[in-house]
Amino acid sequence: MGQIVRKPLKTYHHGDLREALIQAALREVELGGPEAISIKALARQLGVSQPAPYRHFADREALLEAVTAEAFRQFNVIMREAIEQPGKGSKLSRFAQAALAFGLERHGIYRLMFASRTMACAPVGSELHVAAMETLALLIESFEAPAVGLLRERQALKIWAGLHGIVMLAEQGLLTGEVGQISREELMDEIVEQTKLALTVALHATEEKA
Amino acid sequence: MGQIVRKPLKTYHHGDLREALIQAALREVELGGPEAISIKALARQLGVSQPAPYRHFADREALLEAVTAEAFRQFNVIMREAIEQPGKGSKLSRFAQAALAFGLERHGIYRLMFASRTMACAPVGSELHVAAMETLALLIESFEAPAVGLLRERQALKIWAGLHGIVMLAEQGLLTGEVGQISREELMDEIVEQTKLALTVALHATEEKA
DNA sequence: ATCACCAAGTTATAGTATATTACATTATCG
DNA sequence: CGATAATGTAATATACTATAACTTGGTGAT
Repeated sequence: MGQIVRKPLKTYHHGDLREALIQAALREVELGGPEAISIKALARQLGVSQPAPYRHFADREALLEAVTAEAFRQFNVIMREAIEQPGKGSKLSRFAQAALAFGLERHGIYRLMFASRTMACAPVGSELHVAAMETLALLIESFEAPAVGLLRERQALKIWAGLHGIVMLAEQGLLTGEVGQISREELMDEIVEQTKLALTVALHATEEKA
Repeated sequence: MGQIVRKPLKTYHHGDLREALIQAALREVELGGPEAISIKALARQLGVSQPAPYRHFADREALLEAVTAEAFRQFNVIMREAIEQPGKGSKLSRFAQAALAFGLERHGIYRLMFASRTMACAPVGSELHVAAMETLALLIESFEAPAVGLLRERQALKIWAGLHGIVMLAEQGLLTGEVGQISREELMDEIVEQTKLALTVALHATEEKA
């Protein structure tokens, strides 16, 4: 039976080269990080001429931006699931652990989102920066303690920093202690717990003033 | 009066091209990070032919390794000074603040040391990895509390991660909260303080068992 | 229906970077 | 003083980004 193989959205010659480029680039980034994507190599991989991608992206950087946006979309979905699906530990702990796992397992993508020139160049109001701030908003949201805005945000930033530090240092081979191995997951949870503690202490201090 | 302009260590044609390359590269890295250094550009800058640097370094990566080693030498001196010279706050706090300042002000160099392919590829026993572990040893050393080995190391790694996270996120423009600005220096100190607290709590728990 | 138009793709080419090979130069030592 | 090895150069191969000029094929107005 001639199965109907339909190339989805066959708009033109290739059939949505733009989307194909993004997907292929995502695969490359997953393996080798942001610097692994090469317009030339992607074109070869997809069977088009080298300049073809430039019909869809002004330059390499523009492609990276699109890929980063897609990565954030996927990442934020995963983070939201981690918060909402009940599981081990607090919401905050689940968020932290899920992000840690993502950062270690899919480090190429993680770096694209949180440690790339692309993101560093994204201005404050841009799509990319907003996407990153949504992630931070999820983290803040997952604090269950009844904390006020700025105080809660402060704690969130500490966890945000600790998380990012663990992921990046681990991948650099710099999270190895001298005395003995310490699990990165445990380290992450300790940071979460001690920050929660700091929050309650700070709340008490505020109460006593009142 | 014909002043004696002596090019120091004029060993050959150029006069220590190797050292000149490292110094020039350090300047470039300071401005644009690891990816800013180009063998070709350096050669042009120093007035030698493009292949000349290859007499001293097998490839670009080898040059980067040498530059990174030099950077660590300088950095570790600064960190030791921060610990030993009495000043504001505890040794630990002074270490953290000094490292934070370095990471923000000389971010290109910082990235070379703590967030580059070069370091990621450095095997555990290598000169570079050892240099990085010396930095960590300084951090551990600056804990003044009477803490046992593994427990102290755990806390050190948390501060290490928090510090690295702050530096990297700040430079990515991702340490901006929604509600209001929070000083990175304050955030760092909070992490130091809450970790110290966690350490004393953990020590008490150990005592009670005994 | 057809034709003008435009989106998407191609070939050719310029420019820049890493790196190698073969050759030239110069310091140093026996 | 001459052999030799260290150091530098010229020429070249390869890979990548990017642009210009040209071609192809789908779409919509008449």
